[in-house]
Amino acid sequence: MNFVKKTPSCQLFFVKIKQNRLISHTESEADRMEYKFADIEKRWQDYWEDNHTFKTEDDFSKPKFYVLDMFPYPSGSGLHVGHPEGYTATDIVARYKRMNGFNVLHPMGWDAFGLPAEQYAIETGTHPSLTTQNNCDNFRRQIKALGLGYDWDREINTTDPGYFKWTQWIFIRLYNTWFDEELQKGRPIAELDIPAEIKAAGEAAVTEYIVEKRLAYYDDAQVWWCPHCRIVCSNEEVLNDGMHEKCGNPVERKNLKQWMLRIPLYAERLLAGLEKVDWPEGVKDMQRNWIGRSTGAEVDFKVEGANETLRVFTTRPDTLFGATYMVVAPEHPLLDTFATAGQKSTVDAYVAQAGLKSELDRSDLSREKSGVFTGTYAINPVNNAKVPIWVADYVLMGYGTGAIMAVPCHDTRDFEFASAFGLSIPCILDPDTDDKVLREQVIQGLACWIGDGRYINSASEETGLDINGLSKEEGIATCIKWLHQNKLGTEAINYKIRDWLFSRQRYWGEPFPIIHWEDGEITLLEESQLPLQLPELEKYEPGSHGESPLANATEWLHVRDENGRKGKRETNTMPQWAGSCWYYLRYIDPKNDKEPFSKAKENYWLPVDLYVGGAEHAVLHLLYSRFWHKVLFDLGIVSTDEPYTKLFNQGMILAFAYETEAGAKVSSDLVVERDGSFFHTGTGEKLTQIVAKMSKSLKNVVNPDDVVRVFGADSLRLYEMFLGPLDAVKPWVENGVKGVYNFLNRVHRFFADTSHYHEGEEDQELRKSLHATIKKVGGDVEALHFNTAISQMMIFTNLAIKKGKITRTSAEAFIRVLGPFAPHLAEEIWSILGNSGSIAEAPWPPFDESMLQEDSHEYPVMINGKLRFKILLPLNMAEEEIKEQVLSHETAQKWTEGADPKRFIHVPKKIINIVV
RNA sequence: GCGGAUGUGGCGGAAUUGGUAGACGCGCUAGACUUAGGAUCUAGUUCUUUCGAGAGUGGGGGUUCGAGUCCCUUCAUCCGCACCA
Repeated sequence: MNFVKKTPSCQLFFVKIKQNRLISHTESEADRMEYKFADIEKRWQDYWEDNHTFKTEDDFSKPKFYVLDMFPYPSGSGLHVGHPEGYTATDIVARYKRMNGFNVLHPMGWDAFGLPAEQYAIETGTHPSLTTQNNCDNFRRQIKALGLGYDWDREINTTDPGYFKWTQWIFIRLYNTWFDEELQKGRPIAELDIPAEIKAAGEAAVTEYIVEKRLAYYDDAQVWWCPHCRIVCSNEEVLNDGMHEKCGNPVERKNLKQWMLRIPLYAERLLAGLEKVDWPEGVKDMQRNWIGRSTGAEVDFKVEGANETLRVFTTRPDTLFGATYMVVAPEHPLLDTFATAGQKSTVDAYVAQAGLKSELDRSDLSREKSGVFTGTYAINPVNNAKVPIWVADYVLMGYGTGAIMAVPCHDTRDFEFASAFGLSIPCILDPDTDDKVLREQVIQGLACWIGDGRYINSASEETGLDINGLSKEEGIATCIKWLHQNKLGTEAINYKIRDWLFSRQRYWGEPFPIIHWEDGEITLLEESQLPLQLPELEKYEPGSHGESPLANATEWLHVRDENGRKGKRETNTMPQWAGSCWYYLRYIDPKNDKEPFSKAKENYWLPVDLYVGGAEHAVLHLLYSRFWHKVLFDLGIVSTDEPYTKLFNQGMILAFAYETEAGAKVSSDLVVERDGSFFHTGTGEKLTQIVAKMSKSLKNVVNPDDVVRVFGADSLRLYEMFLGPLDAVKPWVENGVKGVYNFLNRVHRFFADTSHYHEGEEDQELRKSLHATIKKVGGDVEALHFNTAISQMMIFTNLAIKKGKITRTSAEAFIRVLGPFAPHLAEEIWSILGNSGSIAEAPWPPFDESMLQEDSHEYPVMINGKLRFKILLPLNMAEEEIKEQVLSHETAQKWTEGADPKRFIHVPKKIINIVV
């Protein structure tokens, strides 16, 4: 553990290890009563393994509960304490649900394709599968050491050919599916109607038509390329500052043939589905934001002296009267025709310069807007005004039509641009604001107003359109209608979401079941030919120009069909998202080699009832996974429209770190504590304690193995849950583990010692507390409020110890409540109490509401809103009598000075308030 | 700039529909048992205090008999998105 020197727990660490070593050969009475967590945990983990306690049967007669963790990438460095946070939470829920009669599916597996194993192969020549296997073994060992009740018979691994066979199988289905926009549904490509004029144009045209409809297609794409990793990155893997998310080096643009998936076609479905699921609002918003739906209109502008029209997308067709110029993106296909002879060199220079700029520069908001006039004018359809066409890089080719109408007075970007280039800024909307100065400025064209108001200067006799006096909403509707009637434009919806770049130039990923033939034809492998496995390689290095290492696997690469036609296999592999898109489906039938999963099992187990994982997957994994699921749903392969009913994000666990006054971070092994202050061991400089992400460089990573060694798995589990609300970001405070460790010690000392049991009636107060505990813990588990559940169990234990005696019945009930949280200790005590079998299979104890009923209540009495005294009153006492009793109380007399109160408020079972 | 959260003792955090603020735990203080305590047990622990009480949930205002909770306003921190027309 990388604790700061001289903290108590470091010393405790040492003592505990010594103690555990000594235990085995001194079996005195005192030792027998010790909480020997290492022995206990080993014993029960072996028991669970030997007895397959957590094996899930497909017993369709029981109600099901599918609780899923986001499966990890098995990295070389093993688990950190962040992993068990979510895993413990789902384990508690799984055990709780099982005790309540549910057939629970709670599986674990490995998202094992990915760069680190491949990077390691490049450096050492070790095959990635070997590295992967070792890492999985280590992860599995660590997870088992935490007592997590997974059904290991269902373990899956995305790199297993028995798994990725079906990933390839799904890809084939994506390829062979088109999206029927009318029905808003994916359909088999065989059901695609080919229009007569396409058929008439010949086979090539038909093929092209089909290719354009497939959900998966192969095309030239301008992609992000990371020269450091020599890999293509998706938009999502590029950070805002233009750096590669994985390695932190700058990415660049490159043109490559790539596989793409048409996820934007599912935008409406993906949006609609969010309404039905129980997910954190923030995640839903992030997905909505990512999809980026906006409604408006597409408007065609005639171009002076040309046949082409310039089409723009706008969300504000109502502001057409204020459009004083047009802007096209530097990549716009019509730009060449717009550039007049006089402006050509200027335009070319600008486009060249824009092309050189990195995306980072282009998207820097603080940057001054740039652009040049093309020399050509367009005609504003609402008033036939001549408006100049400019080119500027603040307009992006990738959104809308790559061209805009600029309304400087009512759009901040256009306002900035017009201000910079001295273009006119006519106001067409009288702002709805109380700020007189601002309103005047807007009307003068000196300020920009994007809110609501009433139109002015928005009429033309020539075209017959008049929206003066209307509000924004009315204006938009009127203009769209007018555009439609005059065939100048139409209502339109635009999305930010783009086609998903679905290939990587890497070795360690799923190979595409694709052959590119010498004549240009692309074919897919037959299902019987799956899985297409990866070839063995000597070298795993990617080419420096974007080709995958698979391009060197000559024997694997080259194929010939029965007619002697030559072909090459696809050398790209699928991205890491592929395997994680559907793994929740494989768990339900992981060993099926006939189909990805049996329909009957899918029908029973899906959807996932509870899905727990980090917020970092809020958009990508969850959106991609929903997309695939919807395609599978449309094809009748799965029976639900959404895969995950309830989603929960656990908060990140942070750790203390240290920084100098200048803000420089100091590695924890260079920090010493003296009298509550922190100092640099080298320079002696005083340091500030901060909370930061755990990282190798700060040396503040807490390894669960170390915590388990010192305090045991039950303590680790309990502490992870006791730390705070599951969804909160919270710092790991090493001393805190001691609190729950003490609690487990107390539980062990009291409940494992049968001399504390008695045969008679249970103590009233203790029985009431027990039933309150059963109720509270059950409710808290359902609500994922584990921290308060644990504190309730502490309250009960403290009371039981105070009472000194307990009945066996009460103890057995309590131990079953504790079971999901601290399963090893619970099993141990359960067996000491003479029960055979696992406590995991015992029923959750019933609680009796009548035990919680009170016949009297200790009322806090407030006088003028301040608590003055408390009084015990029967609940069935008449209002008048209560008033009399309370007012005659000596403290009440003192504060009221005998006078009649103005008001007397009695809230039954709550409070009494006297107003004087 | 937009969207989402969060703000409570020395610390992590509790507080159904507005109803005893600080549960539970850490830490700390005192005591007991002990060769010892870093084990265990007991008591205490929001702050101020003239020991009557007063103040108190980021700040300011409001509604209410009563506000951590509702409303308005403001500040701070975190996360996500960001020239998306």
